[in-house]
Amino acid sequence: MVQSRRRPTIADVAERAGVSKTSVSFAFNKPHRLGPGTAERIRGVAASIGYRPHPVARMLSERRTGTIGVLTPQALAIMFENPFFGAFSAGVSAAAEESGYALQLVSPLRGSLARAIGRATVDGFVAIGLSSDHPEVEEIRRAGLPMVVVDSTWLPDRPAIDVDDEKGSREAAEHLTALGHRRVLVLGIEAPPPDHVPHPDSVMSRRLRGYRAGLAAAGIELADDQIVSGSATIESGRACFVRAWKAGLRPTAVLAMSDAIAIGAMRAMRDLGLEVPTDVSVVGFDDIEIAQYVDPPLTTVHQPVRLKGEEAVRLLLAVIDGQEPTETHATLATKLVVRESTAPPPRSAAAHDGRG
Amino acid sequence: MVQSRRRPTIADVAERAGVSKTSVSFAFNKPHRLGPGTAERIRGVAASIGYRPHPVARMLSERRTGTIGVLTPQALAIMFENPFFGAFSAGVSAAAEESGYALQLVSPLRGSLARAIGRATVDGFVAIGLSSDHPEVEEIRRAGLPMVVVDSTWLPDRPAIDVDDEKGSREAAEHLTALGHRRVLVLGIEAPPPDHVPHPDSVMSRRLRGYRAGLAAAGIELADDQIVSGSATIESGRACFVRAWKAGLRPTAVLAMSDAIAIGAMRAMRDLGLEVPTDVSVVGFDDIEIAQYVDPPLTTVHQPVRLKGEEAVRLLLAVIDGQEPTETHATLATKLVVRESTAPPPRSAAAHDGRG
DNA sequence: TTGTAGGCGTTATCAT
DNA sequence: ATGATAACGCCTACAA
Repeated sequence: MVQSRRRPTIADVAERAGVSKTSVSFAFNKPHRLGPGTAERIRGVAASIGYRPHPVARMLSERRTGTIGVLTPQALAIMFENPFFGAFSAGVSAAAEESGYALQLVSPLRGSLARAIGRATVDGFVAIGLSSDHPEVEEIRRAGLPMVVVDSTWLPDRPAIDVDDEKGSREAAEHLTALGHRRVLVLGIEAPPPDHVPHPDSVMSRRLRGYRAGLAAAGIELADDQIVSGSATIESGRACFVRAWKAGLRPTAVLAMSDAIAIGAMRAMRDLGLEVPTDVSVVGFDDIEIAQYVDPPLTTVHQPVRLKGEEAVRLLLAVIDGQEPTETHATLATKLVVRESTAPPPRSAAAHDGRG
Repeated sequence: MVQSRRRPTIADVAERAGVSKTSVSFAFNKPHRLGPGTAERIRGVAASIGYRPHPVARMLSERRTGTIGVLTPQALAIMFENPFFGAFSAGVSAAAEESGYALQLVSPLRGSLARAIGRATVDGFVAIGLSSDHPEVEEIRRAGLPMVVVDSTWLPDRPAIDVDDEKGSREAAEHLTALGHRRVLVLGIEAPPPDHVPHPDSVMSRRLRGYRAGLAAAGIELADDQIVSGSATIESGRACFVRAWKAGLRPTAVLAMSDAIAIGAMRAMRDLGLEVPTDVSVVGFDDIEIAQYVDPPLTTVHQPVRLKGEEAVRLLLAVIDGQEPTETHATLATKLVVRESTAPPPRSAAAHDGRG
């Protein structure tokens, strides 16, 4: 009964069962093409020696992997710190599972996203937050795999899913000015390179345009030092607000480009002895599930995060199946949700301008 | 310049470059074994015709995939609803990336976990929350791939990572009894099958034992109807508490087996006009990041979620590399973190027993 | 340093 | 209904 340590192959089964490899393959994949009972008998033999089809060999032969990849420009450990990514992944996986696809998470491998893509055994990618000024875009494009981009700047001909960032953020800013705020701080989501100019179509830029438009309607301009950026995590939000505070900024309201950042900023405020919304108002972005459970419940711009993931996969699968997709660029709706983290500014602040 | 639509292979490059396939392979994998300049020249030719090594063919030939799988007994869409899973995945991916491994998420495929495993191109699995009474355990075992189990009941010889559930939950219960609570409701995490008896070594059972031990020290017994279970999501927690309330239970304190459930329960309480902790105290489990940001900040049992993921991967990689792991079963520490969701019971409740 | 040839395990094609 | 054989695309002894 001692099994040789070599994994049994289809040939082993064929030999033991006294049939050809073809028949064994049929027994697993097209049982109807075999005589009555034959398939069962073969599967019995297969089970008895512990044979299971080798998935890699199958992929090579079938020329499809049956899995889709989620492409992230940052390390997954960072991505997962933002609950947004969990919700997005939930949507992606729901749609993938529904169509019988498996899921692979693809993040930079030893510093290179292109290398990671090269090793990924997927039929296509859903890329999240990919910027066209990413140093490896060219290589990524050359990979030639079907790809749908989400929240990304990209060539106009690539299928894309976005939300109406500009409208949402404009509503957020207008909400604040309507309450009477004039000293506003923006907490953005752009990664390091310090004097890097954001691509005009990046999520950061789009939301910034919305904020500016909303503010401008009330005659308020946003100076460069009123924008502080970091990654989209609670901890980064906390650090960014502290940094702004130490730089002397004394805003009566904060526009955060993600709920995680907003939550971190609120934490920093508490640590600094500020009350939300009495002393400072805060508006987030995303409306992740927990936004309504934090203290105080967060006013934020709702976007259909999970749906974004689902739609991206549907679009991708259409491309993979070679269908000419009818819609190649979907923009989903956003909507301001007012909760309890916003209120009129403190009276003492009414007369000031944009700085501390 | 029109490219044939067939993907270029190593043979195409060899032909164009006037060398053998071996040399092309070397140019990519072992450049040092080629003459000076040769590798570069070959890579140039490869780039010019858009050649990239085929990852599936490479896997088949190398007999390794360079990816590890995260095995989940439930659909990913459900798993991702609990922030716990995001944090765990962050740990897994951090450790995987560090070792140059890619990540695949493996959940039931068309209802079957075994089928999903069969199609997964991974070198091994980290399984989370797998129960030995899962209908497909036998098939899963037969897959013969290296596997480390986390928060699972499993054969004693499998490498495993756990936390000290019993100690943590006992502390939670003792905290409540010390505050004077005697009417306690437990919100558990066991999936549907209604009169299913939890495996005695499941996370559910372990935590229940801890709760019972802590309660017993104060002379309190837990009746079956004081335990209500659902999945580990906010929504399920809300529903569970409402169900208990409608059944007539009037606990002064709730022991929830996950923070997500606790948060949902607190929501239900608010909707029912109850204040936390004045009317009802709540203790969670996990100490996910947002536990400290909800309203009120959640008293909960801390467990090193992210570390769990990291350790599981380290153990798995050791197994994959064929090392005899020194520690085959690690139990990480838990610790009660008291915040503001717990307080003494309302005075009016002091004299009652365990029911409403 | 470079080339030849065989193997990795499966599915597809085309007979019989 | 079943079988022989050729892909699938790469890696790697081993030979030169």
